[in-house]
Amino acid sequence: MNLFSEIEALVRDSLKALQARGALPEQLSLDRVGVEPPRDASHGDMATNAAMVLAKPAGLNPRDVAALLVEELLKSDAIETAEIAGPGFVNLRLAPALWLGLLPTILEQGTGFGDQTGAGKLNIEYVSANPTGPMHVGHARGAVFGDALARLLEKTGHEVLREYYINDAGSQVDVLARSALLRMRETLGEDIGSIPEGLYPGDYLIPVGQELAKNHPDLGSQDEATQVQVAKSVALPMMMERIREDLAALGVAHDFFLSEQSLHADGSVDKSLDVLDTKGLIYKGVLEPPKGKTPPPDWEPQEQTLFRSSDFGDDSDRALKKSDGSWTYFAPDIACHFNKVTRGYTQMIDVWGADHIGYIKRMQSAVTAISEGEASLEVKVCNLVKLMRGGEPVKMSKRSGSFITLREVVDEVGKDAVRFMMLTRKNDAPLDFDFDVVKDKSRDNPVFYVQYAHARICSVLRNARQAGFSEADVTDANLASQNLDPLKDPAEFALIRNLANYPRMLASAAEAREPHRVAFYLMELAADFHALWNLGKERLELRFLQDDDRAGNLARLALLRAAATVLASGLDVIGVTPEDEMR
RNA sequence: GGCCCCGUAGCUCAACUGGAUAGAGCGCGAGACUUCUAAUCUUGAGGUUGCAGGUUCAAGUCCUGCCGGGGUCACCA
Repeated sequence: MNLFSEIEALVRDSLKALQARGALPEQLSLDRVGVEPPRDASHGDMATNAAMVLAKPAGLNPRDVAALLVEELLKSDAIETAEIAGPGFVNLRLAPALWLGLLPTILEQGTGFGDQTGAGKLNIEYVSANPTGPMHVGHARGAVFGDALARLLEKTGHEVLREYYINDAGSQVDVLARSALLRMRETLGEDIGSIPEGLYPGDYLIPVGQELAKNHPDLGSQDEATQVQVAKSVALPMMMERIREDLAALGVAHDFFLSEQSLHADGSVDKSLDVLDTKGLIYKGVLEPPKGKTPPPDWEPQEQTLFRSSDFGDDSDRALKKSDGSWTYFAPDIACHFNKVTRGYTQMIDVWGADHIGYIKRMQSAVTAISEGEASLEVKVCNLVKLMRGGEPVKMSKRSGSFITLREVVDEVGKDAVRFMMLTRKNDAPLDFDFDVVKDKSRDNPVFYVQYAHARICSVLRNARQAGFSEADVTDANLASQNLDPLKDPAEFALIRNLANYPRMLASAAEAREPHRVAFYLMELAADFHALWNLGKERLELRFLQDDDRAGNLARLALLRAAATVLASGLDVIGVTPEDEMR
């Protein structure tokens, strides 16, 4: 239970009381009544829009409704003042005891503060990078976003499965196999020259070639299909192993890996398309050329096997088979999502790169069709990451294979910095990742600024022990039982108010599927804390540790521990380690 | 041309899914500063939220149409 929902309940009770005694009409929906922090703290602690929302249906003017509500609310001990303001807001000032009461709650619940329950099962698929090479920084954003979203959804009560779909069946895997075979011949002493166009040039395939040479010495004499088959079976697990290691270095781990190959092998692709076929959603037909001024030069009308995705809001029907009769990528993707549905997931989230935006509608159409509307797919898109160093973009050339890998970035700046920075921008907006900023030790670096706030509080606690407080004095349990009345200053209450916002922030961030809000919240909370610290420079009575003021010190330590707890909790939601000390 | 995203202070971005006088940081102006853990602090200026309509008690937020930027557009992965 958080403070805002408590006060909201109080407002509703007051409104019901007014209805009961006939001051307001019986039939009045309270659905849109809300309580929120005012934008300007001088307006009070909380504000409700009740009067404005209810005025029209009640046939009254907003300020009259507000006057009734104010009178009723003031009957409660929780409300110190209630004032009508602006077009009909009711501004509330809470009894200080209510705010102070939040601190023991946080100290007792620890980093579990803000946890919610009962939000249901949910499947989130993210990364799903092709197993044809190491992950690059672009993948890092999807990985961090997906993982942070998964943590956020767990925090807010979902039972989450983190899924990775392995594209191990397409033609790019053949390219992988051929590239590995070339490396095998190289290992065996053949001069292969430069890597031909169309094959993967990266050095990371050399170990695969060595592995092939070592364990399949006769492979070169086999027919080509066999060679490719064997090379795949060796290369794919090695690539996936590498991907898992890279993800682990970022603190990302999936619960479930679904192989595309397995969907072909066990007939899942055929089966899921049969389901659509029996609903009459598959037909053979010819697509219109894409509308516009420049149709592709090689466009030819062609009969294809199509899915009626335009029945479900897509702009066009979509091909399931290529002109050569093999499956398009869409077909096994349908099977992949059908597989999730049959495993009992009706809430699905996919995290994709921005270049796949045009694919969203058809996939959602397919999910709706194949689940008869029972399941829903949300697709969250991650935009590009631009690496910056010394004010210049870091040059990356895919062709030469000299792209910056995820691992290089993590090794240089650490997983915490990568994770935090990836969440300093909305997921669908482009992001600059600036090495200079991330490595800076100043408030310009948000990672540093937030972690430093936590470390600084830990430091005050260490000082407290030096200053004569015992280990037992400074446990959260003991601090929670202290008299908190010495906390009086507006700056202290500003910090408390922001702590009270944490559960609401989590709920709205989860609902909007926007984990970056957690990062922004943490920056604000850190700013509030640092501001309080800085006030202590000028105003000695605000210093956390003061001589001959044991009661006051304990109360302030309780506040600091509560702040550290929420910082640690929020950092945990985005997968960043709360440091105890900055070195 | 269709669809999607974006347009907010000089710059980089917020704005808790419709709330009050649109907020931070950087930069700029002015001042303070051997500090409980330090990697600064205080304060000032700076805005017709791209434009024009509409819905609403209330619009940066929702709807429509323009303008400008980006992405994407049979079979590709």
